[in-house]
Amino acid sequence: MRKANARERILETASRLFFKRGYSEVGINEIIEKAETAKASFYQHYPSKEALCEAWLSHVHDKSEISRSEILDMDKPASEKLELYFDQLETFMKQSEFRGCPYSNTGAVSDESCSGILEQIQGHKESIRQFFREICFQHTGDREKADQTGDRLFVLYSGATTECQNMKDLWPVHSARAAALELLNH
Amino acid sequence: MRKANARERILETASRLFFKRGYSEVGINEIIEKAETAKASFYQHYPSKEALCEAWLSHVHDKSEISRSEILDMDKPASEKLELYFDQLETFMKQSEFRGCPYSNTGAVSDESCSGILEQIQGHKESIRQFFREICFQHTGDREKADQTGDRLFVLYSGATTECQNMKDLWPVHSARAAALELLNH
Amino acid sequence: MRKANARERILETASRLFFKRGYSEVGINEIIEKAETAKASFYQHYPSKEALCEAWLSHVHDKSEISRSEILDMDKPASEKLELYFDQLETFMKQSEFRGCPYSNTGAVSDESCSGILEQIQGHKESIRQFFREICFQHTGDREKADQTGDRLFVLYSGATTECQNMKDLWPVHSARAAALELLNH
Amino acid sequence: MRKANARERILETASRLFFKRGYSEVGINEIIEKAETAKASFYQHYPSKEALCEAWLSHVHDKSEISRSEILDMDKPASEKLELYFDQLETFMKQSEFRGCPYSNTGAVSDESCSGILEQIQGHKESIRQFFREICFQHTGDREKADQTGDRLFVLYSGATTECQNMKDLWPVHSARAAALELLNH
DNA sequence: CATGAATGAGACTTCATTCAT
DNA sequence: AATGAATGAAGTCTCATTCAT
Repeated sequence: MRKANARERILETASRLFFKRGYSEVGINEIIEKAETAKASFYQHYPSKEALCEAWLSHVHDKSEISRSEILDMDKPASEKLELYFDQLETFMKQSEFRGCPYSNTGAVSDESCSGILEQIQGHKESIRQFFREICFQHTGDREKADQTGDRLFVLYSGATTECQNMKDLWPVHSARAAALELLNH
Repeated sequence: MRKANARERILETASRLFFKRGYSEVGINEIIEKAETAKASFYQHYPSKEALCEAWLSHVHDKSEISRSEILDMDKPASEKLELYFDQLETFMKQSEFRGCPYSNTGAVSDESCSGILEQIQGHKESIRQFFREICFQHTGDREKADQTGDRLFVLYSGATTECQNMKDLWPVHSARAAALELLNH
Repeated sequence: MRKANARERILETASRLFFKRGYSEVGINEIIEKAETAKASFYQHYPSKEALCEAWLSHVHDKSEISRSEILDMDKPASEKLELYFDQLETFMKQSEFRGCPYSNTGAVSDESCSGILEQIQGHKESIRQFFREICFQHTGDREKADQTGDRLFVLYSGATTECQNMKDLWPVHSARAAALELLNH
Repeated sequence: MRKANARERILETASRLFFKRGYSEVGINEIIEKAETAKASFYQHYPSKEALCEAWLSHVHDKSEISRSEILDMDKPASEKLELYFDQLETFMKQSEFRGCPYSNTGAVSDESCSGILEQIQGHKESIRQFFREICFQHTGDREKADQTGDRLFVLYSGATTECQNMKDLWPVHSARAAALELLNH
């Protein structure tokens, strides 16, 4: 039942709750209660709620990074990789607990004082941007053109994520997917 | 004491603060203090903080709606209207207090229980979606194609807004602008 | 629809609400809203919530006093009058909105500073006490004995009212009725 | 700062204040101030004001239960036990801070939503009812008759408590005592 | 007579964090 | 490493009343 160590239990619990309800809407009390830990044990492992947030974002990033690497390494045309990515994105959005991009959402409630969080957000976003650039490069072999197009695909990806959540509908990701393919091929 | 119209002072103050720091990060206490009103006066005019949020979003929407109408009514090519819209968006983002789309940001901290807020968000987004569709229709005269392309432009617009905030940079809006023009012309 | 004058609308509304939910649990705002009056109109007619409470208690008292007078004037044995009174009490308690004696309940949330309210309570209670004494006098013709027994019946009556509310059951009034008859006949 | 055990200080303070002025008339702020604790410390121990109320009523009940047990276990005639109980009741009422039955008073400001409080009230009242039944059973040995008479004594007890508070006088408890003895002996 | 905006004081509750053990 | 009590600050909201019109 109770996982061995508290540190992981806390991170897992927080991940679940932050993802489902948003960083600002989940309090420390609920986290430690659901993680079956004591208050002070929490602060033993994480110096602050903000630090826990960073750990969460970092953890999510690492997992998503792997998935993008796998796509890049696949032996198929770039356009199909792009389709695959958007399909995976759609699957991600179909989760009952999806409520938009965890990074953008967290950024929406963080100010400049949360520099660690902001770094996580930018790092994650930049990583996805580079993923799109790489896909485009695999498609054309033209680095400059790939960077340009990759950035556009990244913006489409972001808009799709945001608006599927806002509109409670999947049409934005379908539009983004189609537009992305069009932009990829000029 | 300040002269009458606490209602307006409250809305103005809240608009400023919500825009600058986000709905969830601004408390009633700060609003009434800066608006120089009593707490009970606040609740005389707005039954809850949530209601104030709705009033704010509605107010912002009305102003932005006018601006989009003006663009649509201009006597110039659709492509130029599109450029103008993205230019205005960029100007909007250059405000020192810009911190992303107020609607998406507010949605990021609202759950299903905030139905009034969610309606404002969806209404606003839908209105912008229709704006893009209309621009495209003015460009081609083909309703079906216009709706398809309009949706794509809308997604670009949203992604640009989100990522300019996340990346603290303007390149996403530039990318979106270029991509939008390309999609408009096939 | 709206009754002619505000004064009466306020009293009627307050009576209904105070009876149903208790003096302390009903606020001025709700009263004036349901009475369709303005705040200041309320204070035109009643200098304070406390004054309205007094008016309510006085009003209730006057109506109940009539009912007791009618019983005393009836042409039937005192024991039957006593039964009738307890039957009426039971009927009163069966109202869906019954929640105990309005006077005792109001006394439970009033301190010495509410002298007007306390006077209403004591006046009402004393009046009922005298009613029981009179019933007993009609039964025996012995004033001294009647006063003694009357007081006991009054206590039974009060206990029945309190405990039917507490226990959400009618057995206390049935017990009181039986005990009262027994005490009446020695 | 005061030494530990805020929990007890809070309960003691609240007991004193609730008893003296009534549940609804005493706020959390006053309780924590007089208990020399922080507000959050209060909520660490009691999840709500209502929960504190339940703790108070439960505490009072436990103490009073002991006293009734002691009376039942005494080696003296039931009639003397009854007299003793009413004498103790009178002593209780003579306290300068007496303001009626804490349970009935609390019930007077609680609606159905306060189920925990209502349970405390009914449990306490039922316990006293059983006490009177037991006294009567010790007197007669007839269980059925004892239950009937016990209920009547309970109603007298309740009426005495309520009306001594309302009338600011001790005659109701004297009447109740005399009536109780009479009912006990037929 | 009637109005509705304005008010100070206070209601109950939760926040992230620290401390003594 | 782990605990649970304690905390100051802040959260949203409601009270009965008054004032300017």
